[in-house]
Amino acid sequence: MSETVADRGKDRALGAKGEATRQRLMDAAEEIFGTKGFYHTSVGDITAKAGVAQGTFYLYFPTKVDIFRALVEHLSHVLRTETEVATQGARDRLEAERLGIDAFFKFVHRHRNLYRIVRQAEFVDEALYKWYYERMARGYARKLQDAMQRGEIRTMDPDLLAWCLMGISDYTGMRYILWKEENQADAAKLLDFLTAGLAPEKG
Amino acid sequence: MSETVADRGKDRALGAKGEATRQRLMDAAEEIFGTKGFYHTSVGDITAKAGVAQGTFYLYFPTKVDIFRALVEHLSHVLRTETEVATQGARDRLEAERLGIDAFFKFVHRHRNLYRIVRQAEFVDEALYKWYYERMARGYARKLQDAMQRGEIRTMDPDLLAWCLMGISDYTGMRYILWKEENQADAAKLLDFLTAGLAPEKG
Amino acid sequence: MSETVADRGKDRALGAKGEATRQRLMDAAEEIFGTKGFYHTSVGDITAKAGVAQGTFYLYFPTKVDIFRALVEHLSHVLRTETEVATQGARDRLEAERLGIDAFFKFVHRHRNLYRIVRQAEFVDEALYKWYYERMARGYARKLQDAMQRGEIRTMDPDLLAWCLMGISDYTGMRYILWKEENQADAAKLLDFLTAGLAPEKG
Amino acid sequence: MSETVADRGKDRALGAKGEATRQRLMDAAEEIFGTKGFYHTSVGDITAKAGVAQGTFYLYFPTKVDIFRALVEHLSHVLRTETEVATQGARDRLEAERLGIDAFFKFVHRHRNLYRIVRQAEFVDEALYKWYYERMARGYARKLQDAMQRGEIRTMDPDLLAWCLMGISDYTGMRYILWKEENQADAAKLLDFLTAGLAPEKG
DNA sequence: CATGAATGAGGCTTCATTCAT
DNA sequence: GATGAATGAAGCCTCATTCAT
Repeated sequence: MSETVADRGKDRALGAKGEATRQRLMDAAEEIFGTKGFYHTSVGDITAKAGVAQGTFYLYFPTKVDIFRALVEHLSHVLRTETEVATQGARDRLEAERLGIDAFFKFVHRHRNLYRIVRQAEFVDEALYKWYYERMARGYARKLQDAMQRGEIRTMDPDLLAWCLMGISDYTGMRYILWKEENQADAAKLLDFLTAGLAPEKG
Repeated sequence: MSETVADRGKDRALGAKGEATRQRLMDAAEEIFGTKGFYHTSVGDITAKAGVAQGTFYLYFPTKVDIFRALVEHLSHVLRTETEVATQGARDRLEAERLGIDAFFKFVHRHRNLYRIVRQAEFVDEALYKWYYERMARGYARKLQDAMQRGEIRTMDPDLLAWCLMGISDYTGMRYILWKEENQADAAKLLDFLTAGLAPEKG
Repeated sequence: MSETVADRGKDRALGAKGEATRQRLMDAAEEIFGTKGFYHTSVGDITAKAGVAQGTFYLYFPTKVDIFRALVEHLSHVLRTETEVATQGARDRLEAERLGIDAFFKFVHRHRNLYRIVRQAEFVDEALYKWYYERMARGYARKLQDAMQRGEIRTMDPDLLAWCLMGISDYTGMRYILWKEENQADAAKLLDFLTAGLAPEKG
Repeated sequence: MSETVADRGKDRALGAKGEATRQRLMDAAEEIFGTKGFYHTSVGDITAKAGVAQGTFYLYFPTKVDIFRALVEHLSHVLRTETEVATQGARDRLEAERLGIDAFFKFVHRHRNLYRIVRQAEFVDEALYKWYYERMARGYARKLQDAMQRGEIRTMDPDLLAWCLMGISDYTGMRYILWKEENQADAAKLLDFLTAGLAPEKG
């Protein structure tokens, strides 16, 4: 009785070889989910691209949805980390926003597949989808609130502001990076708007 | 050995009875696609809810994707019309924005299912998805540009601005209407941000 | 109670209009069965080509197989009649054969669809298929037997001979008329073989 | 949104078990196609008779048509091989004909299902159908031509002759073996006709 | 004599998952 | 750790046929 059904595909400790295989599956899934979409991707597609047998998949993930979740969690982690790093040295919030947006655009450009994955989560695992956005919004709002207290930006509802900024990044990222294949949207122009709003210049 | 299909569910002229059946199918699909998502909805689900036999579906739509398309096109039409009407009497662009956002929130509140449908299009019919957003952005940008020329709002890239505003509406609509079930997000607060931007109040 | 189910699609007497509709259905079926094959043809295809509503079909034929049968019977009649006429003036059997083969080729050329229809009968209605060939063979054999008695051709098993000649016509018709689109296979060369057989010329 | 198919039932290398399953499917298909015909046979019929689940079918053949093709190709191979072997020792073409016809009749008797399969190809896969007959005719004609050059049979169009002889075999095979269930049509009588033709004995 | 909307059974195919080796 | 053959449920779609008008 080498192994019971119960612990299959769970987070057992993996040896080096196992870890490598798991990574190959993740990479394959990232590419195919990002390209064709979750529902047009079969487990067989993933294993084929990863170069392993179908059965192998279930040694690492209990179901197809689980690898998707792992990917979203990974994305969440990577994106927050990269943003963190990019905005580290910012003098104030406005500069942090510019750096953050820049970093986001670069991320989308480099990881277009990963980026496209969350967008599908709404109809794959809605709880995960909300988790992703709310976690991101929470961290974002906190930073904005701090900046407000430091007087770096106008005082307003930090939560609402976080969602607005996320919406802006997402839509412009989609439009200018994903679709236009411009590797760099003009973050400066964006910042103008963010800074000054719609109101016409006085005088 | 070409197809066999005599005249499948395309735009035949429909009698009153046919039109009613088609509408029942559309209504059913709207609800179920919006609730469970396109890929978790079977044609059988739709016809069951519509109260017709499965085969009847194909009298009105050639494939499952086609009813989805029809729904998106319908949504596009309704939403643009409602916004148009809502902003008709606006004195200037800023007021139009407030009225438009308000109308959008109301729309999402009343038609949450319809609203959730476009969001799936990215992985059902990407061309349609782009069509939807680009058409909307184009119209929006045109209005913004006019307003810039009239001096009602700051001069900037109207296209970029349109996408920003769409992102804001979409994300706040999702967050405050769809998820929070608040039937009215605070459009006024949103407008503050839009009007004045992030920059701290002078003085 | 205008009409019971029982007599639907039966050989009721038809008025002129009805007769015309029935003929249109037959013509349409002949073309489509001949082109795409019985199993790739839907009743809807037939009615569409005939320009009538689907339901109308069942006013004239009880099932889809029935119109196929009607077509085969029609073909049987026409072909035997044409052969009859063509061979009328033949001086002897050899001449009759030549004229008959000629007529057959012309028939195939003119009615390629009709010709292709019997060939499908084997797997649509096997009894009909056998009926068709056996009826044809019987008539043919009788004529051959008479000719043997008159000393016009060698004496042998007339039945076997009939099947051989039918096989020859069918295969050469298929090869030279149906596929090569030659409107006239060389019946003369065929006759040489039929007359003298394989045996090398003496001397 | 391209296909999802990872590696469907194509010519993978098969282990012994796989090979056995594939063969069981072929055998089952041969019998049922031969009996009920391609269009009255469902994939479920085949798998049921083979004793495997429906899904298993698609591990070995991409579509229902493909197993049909495989069968025809198999038939083509077997029949040509058997004929080859049977006519090996023939002294001249006339003897080869007799031996060949004999072998053909035996083949039909033993493999009636296989034999009935090609006949359906005309309306399942017409290209395959032509391929089958033209390949056979080509090989046949070459042999006949050689025999003519050696003076063993009369000189005439070898292609035309090949088709005549194929027609004769097919029709008599159908009539005497398939329908009459005679396990041996009288190949000798047939040969008489082939040898001497229709012309009455001189003198 | 004709229409066309409706039916529902049935077929092909896909695919997540299991399991013996 | 890995394989790949097998499963069977489920989904999309077609089509012969019926029936109310």
